[in-house]
Amino acid sequence: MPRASRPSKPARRSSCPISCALDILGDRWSLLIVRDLFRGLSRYGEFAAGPEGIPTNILADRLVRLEDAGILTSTAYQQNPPRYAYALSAKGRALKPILAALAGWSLQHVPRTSADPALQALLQTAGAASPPA
Amino acid sequence: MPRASRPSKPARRSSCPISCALDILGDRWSLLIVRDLFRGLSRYGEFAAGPEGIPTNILADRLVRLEDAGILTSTAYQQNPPRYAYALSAKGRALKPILAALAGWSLQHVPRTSADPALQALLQTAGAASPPA
DNA sequence: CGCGACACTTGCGTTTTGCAAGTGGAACCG
DNA sequence: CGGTTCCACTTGCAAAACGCAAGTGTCGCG
Repeated sequence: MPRASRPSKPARRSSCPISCALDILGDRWSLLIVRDLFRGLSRYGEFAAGPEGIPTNILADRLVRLEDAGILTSTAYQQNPPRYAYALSAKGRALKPILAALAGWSLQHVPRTSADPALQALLQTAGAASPPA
Repeated sequence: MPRASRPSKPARRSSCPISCALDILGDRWSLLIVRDLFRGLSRYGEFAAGPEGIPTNILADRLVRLEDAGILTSTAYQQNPPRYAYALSAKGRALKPILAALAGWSLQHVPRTSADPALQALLQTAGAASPPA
């Protein structure tokens, strides 16, 4: 059974919006997948080939979790064997200010960080929260 | 030896600013401590008493890590036994837009989240990112 | 001296991570 | 038509991180 969604809910720690956001996104990989989706990547192999080298079992797990959270959607681009392309939902596109804030902070305060042209272009358009669909 | 700093560096995954930010902040607790510091809390017991219930060993570990990362500073407010008050550095205060973006996203997209008055006041003074009109 | 508060530290079982290797089906090659 | 490659995962397993609970040391108070 591919694309398996879990029925269980991990239960939130509090109703604080920051805590709830971290319950969903608070790990070292989830937002990197979101970043790659913003850059136009859409397939498993593309995420796995990124410079950070995400382990493939973690990648598969995070794709399921992010889909469960409504942040991305998967659509089959071929039937046999089933293969999926991933894309951000509106909820996922709304994460752009978070990525922009993280990137801005690192560029200012963490030595030896640099945004490649594709990321710079993404951050340029971060101010507006409602891009044309 | 209290306030022990570690000499070892975990090594960053890439030079991407988002990846580097997550190397430092990419877990479920670090930014909650930063949030509490923004709210004016400064002592170990105050952090431990928060609604999320951070385990005390994790709290102690994160305080050391955040200090190592230059995000917070600890100053002794009594000598024997040594007791420390924690405060954000400039680097830590620069994290406010990240907290604001996380909170804004949750309030809009995660059901049953609510910012208490203290957090609302904090988000009011955020650089300029989230209020969606 | 006993007691509680504060700020941690330690033990230990559970969960998550991450490396590596394996699996299954289509496609290409000869 | 067998063999190899590619793609997208899945599985095994050891190491690390997590989280609960209990313990430690110091001080202040009665």
